[in-house]
Amino acid sequence: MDADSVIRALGALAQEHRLAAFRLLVQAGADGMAAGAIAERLGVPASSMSFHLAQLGHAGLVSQRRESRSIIYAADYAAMNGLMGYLMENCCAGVGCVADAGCNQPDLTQERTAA
Amino acid sequence: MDADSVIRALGALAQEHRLAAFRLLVQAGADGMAAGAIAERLGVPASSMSFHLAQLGHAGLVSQRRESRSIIYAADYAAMNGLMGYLMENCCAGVGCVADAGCNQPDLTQERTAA
DNA sequence: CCTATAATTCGACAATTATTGAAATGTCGA
DNA sequence: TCGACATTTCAATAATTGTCGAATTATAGG
Repeated sequence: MDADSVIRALGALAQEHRLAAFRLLVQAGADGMAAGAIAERLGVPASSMSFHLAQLGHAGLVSQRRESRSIIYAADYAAMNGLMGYLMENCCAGVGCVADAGCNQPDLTQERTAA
Repeated sequence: MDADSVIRALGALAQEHRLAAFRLLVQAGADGMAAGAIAERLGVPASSMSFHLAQLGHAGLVSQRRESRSIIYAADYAAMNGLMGYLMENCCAGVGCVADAGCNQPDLTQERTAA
């Protein structure tokens, strides 16, 4: 992921309604959520929400598909993954940073049960 | 880390010069870098850089200390850590997400060398 | 074809953010 | 105290972003 895409993604998430919408979509999983449902849930006018969803889309963080009359948005985990990867690599000094937060299913830490 | 701080942090990083400056500071480590040095390295006018560094500071991503005539900026790893933690928790569906990116010393991928 | 529903696009405006030279502030050495 | 240096603050302006009602596009059912 190049710096430019990263900036677009960060900018997309750096807004109250968009961050909230993205969190909602992450929770919703692959099924996603209809634009209207998101707008209603967040208490934001449909046209405003549409604007924000377009931003998230432009940043590649969400995908959209039509389903009958509704347009369903879904979080793009790969993109989020890419963003996290970039931040890990470039903004955490290689110093594990959230090494904890990310890797806490260490069923393999037996490597050196030492002592 | 609350959503509001997260938005400030994301917004702070969502800008070409600021992302570049932050990366530079992460590399620089605890020693940090003088404002002027950052500006020169990035080819940005001092007053502009000062503005951006203030933004990073306001977002809590960098700390500053005076050292003689210079003002030294340094990345605040704890803050970055907090940001990453939030994103992991709220924007990655608990789905490992960057489990890979973060923990790539997988000498254990022999799991299915298959075929 | 007509109506209702679901979203987006348009347009006009408000608000925030970015850019810089010039002036002000703080620090040092002579 | 004076002058040079390192940065920030100011101020004016440009550019981008956010808001939301009204008009428009797309789909479904009768």
